[in-house]
Amino acid sequence: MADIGIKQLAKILGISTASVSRALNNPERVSDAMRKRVQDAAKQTGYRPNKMGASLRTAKTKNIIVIIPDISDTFNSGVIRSIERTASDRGYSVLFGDTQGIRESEIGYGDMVRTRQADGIICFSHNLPFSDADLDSDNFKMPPIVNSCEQLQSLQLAGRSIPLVTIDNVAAGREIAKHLLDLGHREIAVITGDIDSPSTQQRLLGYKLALKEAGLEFNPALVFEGEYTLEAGSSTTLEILSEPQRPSAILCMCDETALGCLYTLKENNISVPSDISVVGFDDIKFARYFSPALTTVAQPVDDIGRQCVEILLDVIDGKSVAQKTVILPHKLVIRDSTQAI
Amino acid sequence: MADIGIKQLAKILGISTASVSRALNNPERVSDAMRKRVQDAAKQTGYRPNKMGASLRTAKTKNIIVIIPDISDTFNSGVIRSIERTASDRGYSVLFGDTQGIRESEIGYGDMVRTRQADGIICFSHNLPFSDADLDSDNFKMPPIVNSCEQLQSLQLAGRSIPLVTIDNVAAGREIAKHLLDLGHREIAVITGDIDSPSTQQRLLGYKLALKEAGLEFNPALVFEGEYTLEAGSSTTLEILSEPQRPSAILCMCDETALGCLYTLKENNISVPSDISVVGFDDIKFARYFSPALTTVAQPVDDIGRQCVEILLDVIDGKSVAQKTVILPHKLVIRDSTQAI
DNA sequence: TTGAAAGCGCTAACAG
DNA sequence: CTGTTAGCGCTTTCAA
Repeated sequence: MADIGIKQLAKILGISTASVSRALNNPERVSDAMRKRVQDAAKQTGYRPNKMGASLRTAKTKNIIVIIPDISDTFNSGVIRSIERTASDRGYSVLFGDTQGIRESEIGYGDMVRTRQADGIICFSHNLPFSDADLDSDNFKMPPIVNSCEQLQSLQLAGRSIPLVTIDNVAAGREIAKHLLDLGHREIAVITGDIDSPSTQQRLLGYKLALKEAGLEFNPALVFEGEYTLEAGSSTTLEILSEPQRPSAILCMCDETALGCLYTLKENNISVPSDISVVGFDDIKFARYFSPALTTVAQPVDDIGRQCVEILLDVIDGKSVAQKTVILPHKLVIRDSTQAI
Repeated sequence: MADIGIKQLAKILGISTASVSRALNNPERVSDAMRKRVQDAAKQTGYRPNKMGASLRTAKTKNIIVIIPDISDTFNSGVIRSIERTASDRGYSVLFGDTQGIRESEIGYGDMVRTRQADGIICFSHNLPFSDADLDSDNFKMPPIVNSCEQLQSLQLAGRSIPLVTIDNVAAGREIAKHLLDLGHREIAVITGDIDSPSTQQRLLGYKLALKEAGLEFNPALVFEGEYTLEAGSSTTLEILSEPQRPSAILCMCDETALGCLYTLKENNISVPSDISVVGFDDIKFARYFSPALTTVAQPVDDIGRQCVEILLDVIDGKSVAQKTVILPHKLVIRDSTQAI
């Protein structure tokens, strides 16, 4: 006997398909006897409602899509995990799209709401996952979407407001720079992520703010553009070491970068923290296991993921979202990669 | 103007919905003029076919689900990424389910093929994602499924054969143990993963084989059950250190474990590799950046992911899969965490 | 080559 | 409380 549908089940029980549907989805709207009879039969026959049928009818998929540049990034995968867990608790499945930063790929995934494969989008990119043509079009309607960690580029925002869940990157950047400053460091090199990304810009702004508060001049020559990867951390550090003047501290805007940096420093027999202090950003799970254990800014990965989902589901449900931007608390985590000069 | 459906588009063009559908999906079956007219109009109006409607009709979703115990595991997320990329190239989307090892959760995700949310499953667990009741039932039909890296427990296999993509864990375990043996190590402690998991059992078997080849006796007291996590690596190493006799080498069955191990060793002022040699398994991206850089067994993450998808799609398409088990080559990567005794 | 019409499996409006 | 009925948007016969 193959898979059974609602019709067959109804026929077996000698009732209408409507009753089967109700007994299963709105049990309070049928008699106790009916409910029990249907539920037992469903279990016994192994009846599984075809979600496509239901989705088509209800125009809801109970899927959300998360668009992410790199799922193998340790920080991202932490957030993803939390997203999946929360969504699953709320009866939603998570589709995910790893875009590798490719614009066409983002757009392809962004389309999945319009093709009714998903009800909403969580986006880790600073680009909206829609083509310019779409965005400019009059009949473009923004699907439910929330941004995780990355603010959208302002030009795309024009007249639109997309919910955002993030930490205060400016404050965090400022805090960790201040930590270094308080330790007496004056020449603090910075390894950024993609220089165009808002998170990088914001953290950099925080760094400048801290400098100013300490009465120091900002020196652009100390800013090195990198990427949020181990490799970039390693190669950019090499660049820094080739400069005539060596900084006493390196501020990395992501832990993977910092770990790559630590590696290269060790390769070059520069010891951390006695010769150079290094800090990261994110507090990925590896940070405390490195040697030296990394001083960094912890982001509330679980909360970020959870809030993204909750806000998205509110938008999907048509509830107006009171707070368009949710700023979650970060925390400076001081370990062994920094010391007073 | 809201989103447009096939009917509206057909009406606008003054043709039937059938022609629209054909022009878009089977362009070779309509006249050139019709094809062009429809495709232009589709682009111009921003028509996006509702996939639910299509899925319902064709009984295909173009989704695959990947069931995974922990997406934030660095090795897993690498494979996932490759799965996603391959699937996407082939026109499939990836739904994913992070089960945290919870049986009910596995089963829930396993159900998604029967509820027509996905066409097939890639599974990272050694359990089939179906309830015992289902498995025992006569009218249970195994959906398209392939296992990644983990062989199924034999009792579940009874009479079923599920494709598997993996490395040869026995050979890999044997090789890395031999590496240690060749270096003169005789007391080699092992930190395993979940002792019930086939990959652990196989790697352990490899270890025993290598011992035997070296004419050594297997000592069960040297085997410590851990988990595939940093924390377990750290805490289990503490256990090992509390034993009266200290081994000269520790073989960890996963890199995260090994990294946790390295950490605890350093905490206890035991230097690697001069006091103790340590090896891992997987060659996650962090392995070479640790200090000391980790000697390990590299798994072909990209190939594993790609093959899983390709085989799964073959099964979905009803092609008989010639090779039920695909063994991919691993590679011993010798770095700085091991040295001759 | 095209159109008309049926129907995938389900839910919801309406009656009874 | 339950049944009848009408689609959701698409693809695919079948006929023209």
